[in-house]
Amino acid sequence: MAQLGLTEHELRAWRTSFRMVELLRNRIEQQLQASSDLSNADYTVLALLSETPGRRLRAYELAQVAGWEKSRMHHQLTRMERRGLVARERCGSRGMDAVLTEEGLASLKKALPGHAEEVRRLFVDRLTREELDQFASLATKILNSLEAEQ
Amino acid sequence: MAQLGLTEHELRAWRTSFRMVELLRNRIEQQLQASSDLSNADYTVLALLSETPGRRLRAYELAQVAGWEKSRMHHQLTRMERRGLVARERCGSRGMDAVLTEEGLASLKKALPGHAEEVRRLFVDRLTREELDQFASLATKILNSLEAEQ
DNA sequence: GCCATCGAGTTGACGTGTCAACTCGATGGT
DNA sequence: ACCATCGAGTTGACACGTCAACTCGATGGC
Repeated sequence: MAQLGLTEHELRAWRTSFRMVELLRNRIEQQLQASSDLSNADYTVLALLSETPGRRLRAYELAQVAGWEKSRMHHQLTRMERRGLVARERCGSRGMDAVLTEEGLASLKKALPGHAEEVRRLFVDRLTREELDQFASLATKILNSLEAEQ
Repeated sequence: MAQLGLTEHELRAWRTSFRMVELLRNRIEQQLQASSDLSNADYTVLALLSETPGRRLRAYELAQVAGWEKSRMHHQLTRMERRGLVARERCGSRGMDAVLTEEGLASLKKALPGHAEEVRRLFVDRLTREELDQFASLATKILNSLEAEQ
């Protein structure tokens, strides 16, 4: 039976991990924003759409693969549609496809190298190959158990 | 479409880590919100203030220890002040202290056990003791190098 | 056929966070 | 003494994200 409360040690582990990721996330986003006028959320949607055949996905599928709520995806697509990065197209009687536009694809292609470089610089290259594998494997372990739980 | 600067392996490591933390963060926040009507940001401010002697801190010091921008802290304190969780008091000719109110302290005390339990349940207990130490040590390594950078 | 329910999508209100521009007293070089 | 600059704090515009409530066609039990 797990004890309630956290030890000093565990609390520090949690706070450090949390803070590290917040900081990393902010740095990555600032680089994206400054170099390409894209948010992390924009980039995620563009990248996911670019990886599907036909560069289109049903809105709810897009939300699923991104791990977002449907209304978050809806608002995001609305903002991106206003900027011409994606288009929406009816699909069947009640469906909606999100489609990557030429402009969206161009934005992604422009952003990708600098983004990848920043991820490498701030994350990948700060760890050895073994450490990166360890880190990813622990993250996967937690992610799987979180997603399994519902 | 993937890697100019990252291998498939590295990209997966990054995406998994990123997604894990986003999910974890959301779960923790939902529990806090539902049980105590506090956001993660609220909780952070309350916890930091409660740990200082006098339960007060200059606004810019609070921003520093939280790792936030000053205007984020300002907006946050404004919202919390409206709800009676903190108070602001002038301090010297140009300074401003954030002070934990009785109500803020009561909120924190009410939220703490459930929050700690959730952190334990979703994070600490999903890893062995050795894994948790590994994870925290890698997070610390990255955090230090990020904070050192500027 | 009828009705209840479901799931995808939409909407609006609101809290959260960033950025740039501003105020204003303190500080320091000349 | 003067003026430039600094740092803490403030503000407003706007993007981001959540929640709850809503629409509406599809589906299934009776």
